Amino acid sequence: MAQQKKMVEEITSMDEDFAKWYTDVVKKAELIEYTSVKGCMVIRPYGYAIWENIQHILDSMFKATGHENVCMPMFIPESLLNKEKDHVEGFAPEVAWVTHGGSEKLEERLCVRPTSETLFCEHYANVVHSYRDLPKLYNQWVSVVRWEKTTRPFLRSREFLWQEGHTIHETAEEAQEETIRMLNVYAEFCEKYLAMPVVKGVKTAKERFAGAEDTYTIEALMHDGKALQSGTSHYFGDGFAKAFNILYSGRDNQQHHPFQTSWGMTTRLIGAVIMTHGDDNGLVLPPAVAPTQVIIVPIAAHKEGVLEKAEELRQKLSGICRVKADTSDNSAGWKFAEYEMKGVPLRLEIGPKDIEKNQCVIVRRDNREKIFVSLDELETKIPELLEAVRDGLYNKALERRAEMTFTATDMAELKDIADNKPGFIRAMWCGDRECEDKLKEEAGITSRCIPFEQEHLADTCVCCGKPAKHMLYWGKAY
RNA sequence: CGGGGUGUAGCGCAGUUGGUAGCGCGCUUGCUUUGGGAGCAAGAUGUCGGGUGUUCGAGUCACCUCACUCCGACCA
Repeated sequence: MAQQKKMVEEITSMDEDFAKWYTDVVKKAELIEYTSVKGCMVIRPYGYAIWENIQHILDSMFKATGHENVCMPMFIPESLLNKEKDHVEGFAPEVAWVTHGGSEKLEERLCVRPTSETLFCEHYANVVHSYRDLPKLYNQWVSVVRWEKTTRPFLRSREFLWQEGHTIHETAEEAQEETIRMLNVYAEFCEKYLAMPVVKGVKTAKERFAGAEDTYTIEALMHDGKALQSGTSHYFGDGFAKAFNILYSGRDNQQHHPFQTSWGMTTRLIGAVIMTHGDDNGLVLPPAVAPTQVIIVPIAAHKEGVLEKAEELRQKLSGICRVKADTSDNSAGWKFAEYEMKGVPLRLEIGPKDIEKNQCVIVRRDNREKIFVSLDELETKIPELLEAVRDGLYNKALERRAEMTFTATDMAELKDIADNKPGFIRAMWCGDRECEDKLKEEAGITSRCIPFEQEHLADTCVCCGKPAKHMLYWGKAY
């Protein structure tokens, strides 16, 4: 592949300034627009369409694993939020409060949900009475509010869209299984549909969700070497049930506290897609979530029959993919650049010469490969190519992650990597919080997760030299 | 929340010692073009982020505030 020429002058190159590249892409691809409230963004039609595709796929995966959708209110009375100690301590610093209804001051202030564990608990206490009522496998698609200090489109906004699954079970084992099941659903979704490789693992106590016994995570590596937590699944044990007094009569005719889980994915995934697959020409979208999978660009559109042929192809393909034809009078070159910037996976060019030969030109967004395809083979070729783009994106991301994953066995080595090589660092850990804090302070990195796939890199902790318990992934995170 | 930077037309920017608010791109109309961001001609577009103050006069000076952005601390 010849060296790619940078054509979109408006986008800052990644090497020059990755943060600026990101915001340029987000704005120029028309994913969001800022509003007058800090950290609150308009998700524009093209950005929202990506989210809708994510929703459709994930929602069907939830349904396939037996979950039902519900909808909780957006307000939580202060007294309700306060019921579980760790949970409130975790979230209180970043909740938004409603203090007035009209001009009347409220008796008790209400927080705008930062997450809905407390609401689900209140509800479960009302509807769970017997082991026959269990399990409840619920999910909701809503927005939540966290009053963040520093904000970035998709990655950290004050209001964001997400799904939060909340389940309640008879036994700890069942709840634990559910936690892992949903983590696996998330990992499959990221890898298969977003073409984004992830590391599955469990968080250390320090990084655990407020109120959880265990927090599982999938961690992805972005283009700039920073890690992004892309989905989490929590096991709560019966801690919330005790705090909220949720009790059921068991098979043994005794009262028991049930066991709970919660799990969530957010619009942050869109940020993950941008920073995993994007390049200096703009967005690169995995076909499964691309609002438009194939853009038809008529060439020499003024010539007899070209527009008609473009429209004919659009109709022919509309049954097998999300396709659009750009029949505007912008130049062909302008359209090429425009749809590359918007990350459309396949471009189909059709001009007078092609029509003569009963063919078209298809160009892949991920590697710019140009292919001549007979119009008779389009219906079989397009799905193949979309799949090939997915595979291309996944493999490229996997390769990059491999290149950016390093191993450290002592502190000097670890600091050197942390300072000079962006990416994941694999290192052994003794299990002590102090070592975690020390690595944060001295090397500026945090533990991302204890991966399920363990490897014995050394006998001793990278930090203190005591016997090691686990291999961890470390890194700088978003 | 601490430190830095930036807010002037849709976008990118200029605006001198305070004195009638500009340029490029885009946009509109017309003609010519059309296989990698086309050319020419004519035209439209501004509470200078918001507020208060200083002044005969503020885009420009002072103070306050809001937003964006980067670096830290905190978090999906």
